[in-house]
Amino acid sequence: MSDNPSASRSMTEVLRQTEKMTSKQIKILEAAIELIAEKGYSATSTSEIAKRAGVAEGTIFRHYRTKKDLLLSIVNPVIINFMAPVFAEKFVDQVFHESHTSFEDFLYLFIKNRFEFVQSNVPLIKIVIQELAFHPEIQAAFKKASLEKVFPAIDQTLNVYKEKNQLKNIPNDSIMRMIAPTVIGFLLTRFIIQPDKDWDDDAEIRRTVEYILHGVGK
Amino acid sequence: MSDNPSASRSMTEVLRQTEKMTSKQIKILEAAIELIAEKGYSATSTSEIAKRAGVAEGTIFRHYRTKKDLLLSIVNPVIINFMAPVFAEKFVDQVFHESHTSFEDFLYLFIKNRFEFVQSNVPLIKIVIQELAFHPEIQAAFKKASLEKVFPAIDQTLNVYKEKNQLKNIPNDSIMRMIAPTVIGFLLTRFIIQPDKDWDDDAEIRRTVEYILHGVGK
Amino acid sequence: MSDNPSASRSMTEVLRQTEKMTSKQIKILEAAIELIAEKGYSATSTSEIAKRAGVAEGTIFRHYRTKKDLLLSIVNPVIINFMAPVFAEKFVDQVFHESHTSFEDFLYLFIKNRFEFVQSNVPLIKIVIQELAFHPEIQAAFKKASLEKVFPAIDQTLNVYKEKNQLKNIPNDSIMRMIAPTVIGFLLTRFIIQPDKDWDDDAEIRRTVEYILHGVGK
Amino acid sequence: MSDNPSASRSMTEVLRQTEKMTSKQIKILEAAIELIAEKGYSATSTSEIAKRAGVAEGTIFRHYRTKKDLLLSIVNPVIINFMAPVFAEKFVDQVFHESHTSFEDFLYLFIKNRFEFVQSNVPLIKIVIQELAFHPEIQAAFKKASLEKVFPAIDQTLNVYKEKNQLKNIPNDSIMRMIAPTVIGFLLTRFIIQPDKDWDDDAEIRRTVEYILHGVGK
DNA sequence: CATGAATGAGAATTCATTCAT
DNA sequence: TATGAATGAATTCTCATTCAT
Repeated sequence: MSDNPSASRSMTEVLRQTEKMTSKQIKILEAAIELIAEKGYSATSTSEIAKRAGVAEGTIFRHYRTKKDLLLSIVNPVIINFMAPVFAEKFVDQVFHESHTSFEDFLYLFIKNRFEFVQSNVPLIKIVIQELAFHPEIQAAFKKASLEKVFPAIDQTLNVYKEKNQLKNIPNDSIMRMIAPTVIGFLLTRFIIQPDKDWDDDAEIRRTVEYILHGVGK
Repeated sequence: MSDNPSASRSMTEVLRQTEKMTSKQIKILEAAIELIAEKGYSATSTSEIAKRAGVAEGTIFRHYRTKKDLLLSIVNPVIINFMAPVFAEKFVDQVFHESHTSFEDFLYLFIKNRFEFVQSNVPLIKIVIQELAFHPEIQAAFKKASLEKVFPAIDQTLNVYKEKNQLKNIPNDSIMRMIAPTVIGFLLTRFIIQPDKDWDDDAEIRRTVEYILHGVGK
Repeated sequence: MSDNPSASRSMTEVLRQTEKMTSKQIKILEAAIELIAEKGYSATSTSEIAKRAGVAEGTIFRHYRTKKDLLLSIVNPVIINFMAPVFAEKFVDQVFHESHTSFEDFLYLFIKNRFEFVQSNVPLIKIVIQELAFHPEIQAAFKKASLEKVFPAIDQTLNVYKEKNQLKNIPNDSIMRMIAPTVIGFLLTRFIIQPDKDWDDDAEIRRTVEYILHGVGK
Repeated sequence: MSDNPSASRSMTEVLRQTEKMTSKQIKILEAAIELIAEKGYSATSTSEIAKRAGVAEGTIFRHYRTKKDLLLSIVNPVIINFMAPVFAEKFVDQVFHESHTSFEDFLYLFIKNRFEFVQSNVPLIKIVIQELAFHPEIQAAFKKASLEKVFPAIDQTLNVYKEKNQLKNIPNDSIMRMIAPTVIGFLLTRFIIQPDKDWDDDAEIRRTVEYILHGVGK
């Protein structure tokens, strides 16, 4: 849909942090992602990962000190990429400098952008959601990214549109608490709960924007 | 808040299906719920449950053939109670026979009712959410309850208010796809993500209703 | 040789601390002692111990939380029994109340007593000696037993014989530093270094006493 | 204390057998000695050794076919140097040709000489002592050195002093069995058991000689 | 000569489950 | 009904060793 690089980054791209990654290491990551997304971290054994990756079990532990290290090396980049770069660079430029953009346009672009990110990273997103509940490290990373990157950027954005008189005068955090579940709920339904349904994605995004702006009441 | 019995049922009440339950069995259930809610099913060992329940390991398997049986005996009643009885009895009567009730009132009552159920069953809800992803049995139970109980009832309800001209003319399943994340998102934020925040619950519910009806746009 | 109960206590008796010990637990201890004495703690695997004991590997960990726990449960009683009860009860009575006993007699009785203890506990002694170097816990137990039980008792004893003018006027700790290696060296040579030699034990003890008292010089 | 070259040889000197040793190889040896002395051979891993030596794991196996080879390449020279050269060259000359030397003088020189060797090689000595119990190869090397080098030399020496009427008429092997633990016990106490104590080394050696000659009795 | 990724056997430990009491 | 000792399969992780570079 969009060619925004931060959104369409492939899964391996999202995870590759160091330049040096042997082919085995990549296979380990891929196998781990598949299995953990499917069965959960606790229910996935390192021997299973090794088997699917086609490596010896010991090889996993040469690259990741512990099984948890492996999980975090998957989860942390996803959090950073899901939350941080949304508003980076061009995207923010668009919103702030193209003054003619309406909140409706902004919402549409925003959701579309995150839509594409989720679309290319379904298993990673699944893992983050599922393990968030159990690992304080992940919660902390999530919190940090939220507080430092997402909230300030959104806050600023909402203020812009409040000044333009395009938003009700509700506290920003209340607005976010309303919009967030709507957007996240849409993405979850689209990609995780009912991925096989025959969706008209663009229409669905527009409908979501409309709902956020005007609700379902007459 | 309300005295609707289906909402304020206590956790043990939700789970007690047969009349006969020894005190040990109750302790096992309580320990299992605490631990599984906290660490997840896979990461919780039967020996841990036994220790916290103050019973011998063998005792667990006297009451539940397998560890998974124990999980299902926790999860199934929750699903049935969360989804089914919402619209049962008096509640439905109210909606359908007290013709003066507006959709706004209905939404308010509905959310308040589910609010109270979640409030008295946080750990159970946590478990269902977390394990839903991994156990086909749970997914099936959830789907069944949704299709047989929830969707038809809501469908009927929405039609009533469409006829009363209180709702936009959007397909019912689209409406549900919008409302559901909003309500669920609100309850999750309230009880699981930020349970310790100082909430003004009634105001929050009203704000949610307002959002569902009219969005955040001006 | 002597019927002093503290000396002739059997190995299992030395280790049995709680009343309840299943036959499997005893077999585990026996197997562990044999193997650790032979190959050392680090080089002995729990699977080996289980195999020799004829139990499942898991059974070991039902009785001892960790492999190290197993080691300590072997080593600690040996230290306590080797060091503490030497001078207990009757033995001390003999030395202090039978005023006619010479230092020579005392030494003879003392060495004979420890001789018998070592004789009935060769593998246990081996283990303690070998592992002492690597485990701070064992070193601490050893130090504690030495400082609290052995040194004071010996100190008192030496003073008695100094008063009787049977000992040179050398500081007690110097005397101990001389005698200890002689006695320990004798026992080690006899039971561990050259156990298969055809020893005349009584003669050897007497020769040791003679050496301690008068050396090899003319 | 003395400048006898066999005694004061440095650790690396003791080990260097071939002329060619790369700096990496020396670092490997040093690391291995430190770690094995501290934790024992079994409990020390080659990866640990590699890390401390600052080399790759593979490098160890380029120089030593197996981990055991590495151990033996440490232990064997120590045995040879501890036992053999004592009586070599000048030292033996002194004893045998300087006829005026008393047994007391001989003992003093002997202990002082071994004292210095141990002093410069504490970790090596530790390793030999600890591993002697578990490795037949080491036991064999030890036995061989004892039987071929030490015993004959000492035997000869004792005979000399027996002829000089400076020794009691006890069988030589009994004499050795008495003296050995005394000397070894002294060195162990001095360097391994209580290395941090504030020792008056010369006084201690003289006291040991006196004890060997005349015991502690009056 | 040196590296370090890769291995697979084996280490300690945990686990769900069984069963005699 | 309840116990808890026993199991053996599985789990995470370590290790000595190999080998292509």
